Amino acid sequence: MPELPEVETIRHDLDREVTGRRIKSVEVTGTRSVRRGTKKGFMTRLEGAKITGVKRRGKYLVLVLDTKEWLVIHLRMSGQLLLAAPKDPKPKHTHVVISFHQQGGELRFVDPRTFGELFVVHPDQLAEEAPELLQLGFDPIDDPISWIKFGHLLLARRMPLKTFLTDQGVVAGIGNIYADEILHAAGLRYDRASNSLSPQEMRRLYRSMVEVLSEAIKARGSSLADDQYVDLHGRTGTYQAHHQVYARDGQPCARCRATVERAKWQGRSTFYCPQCQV
DNA sequence: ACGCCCGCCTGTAAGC
DNA sequence: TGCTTACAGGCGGGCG
Repeated sequence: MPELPEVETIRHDLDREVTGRRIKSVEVTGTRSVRRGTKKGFMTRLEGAKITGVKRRGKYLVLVLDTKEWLVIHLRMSGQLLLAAPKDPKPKHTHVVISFHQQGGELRFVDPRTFGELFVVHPDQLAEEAPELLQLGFDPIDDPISWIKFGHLLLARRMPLKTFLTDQGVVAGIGNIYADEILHAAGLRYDRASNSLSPQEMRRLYRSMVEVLSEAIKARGSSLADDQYVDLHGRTGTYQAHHQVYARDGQPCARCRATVERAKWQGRSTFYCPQCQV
């Protein structure tokens, strides 16, 4: 579900709402969401700890604890984090509940498809226990690089542009929606080879990537028809109103009026304008 | 060695 | 109406 702009929106709100709070208790009801290490270890490492900050690495959320450990959360396709009062009815598929001291309410992890995951790790143990966090590429919002350096990555990789953008080991945080939107903004086809771009096209792709992601963060992310993505308070994002191609097949391209097409590519839907993306 | 597809799950919508 | 099928924001493993 969520990509960089949605995860960043949650990170920002979490930082405001839970940083400084101390964890009173942790309840793990589901069987799949906490699957690294034991549930008991997960609970005891969290209980009594204070959250000192909330960071993001690509699509991963990192809640830093005063024990120096990290609570890492990945929402995958259908995970949600919701802040609620203990008396509020728990939504179906609530798998983990983290309660805070002082009228802090509780943080709920809700995930119908159960692909999402939470685990606690000490940052010194990442190589052994969570290598995927070390293998992430650069973060286009948190950790921007020069477009020249970006160009070197494009030349070195020799892969279709959409594969390049969604490879978390190259660029961290982009998924199916934003890859399509970025490529449309840049006027480039999803299947163009990354090493076939002119310097102007490389710069345009870099600028489009940063611009689309920044604007999407300002709009608090994209919520699709199913409203699967909501923020900590259950509110939808508004960037879907700015989508130019994603889920807009059959409609005219805002730039050239050609009809937006949907293709099945590498097992997933890709939306693009066959005329102005080259 | 590398690119592609499946499976992991549940829910929803479309098609028949 | 109701059954079946396809598909959905991600990603790792395993296959060819």
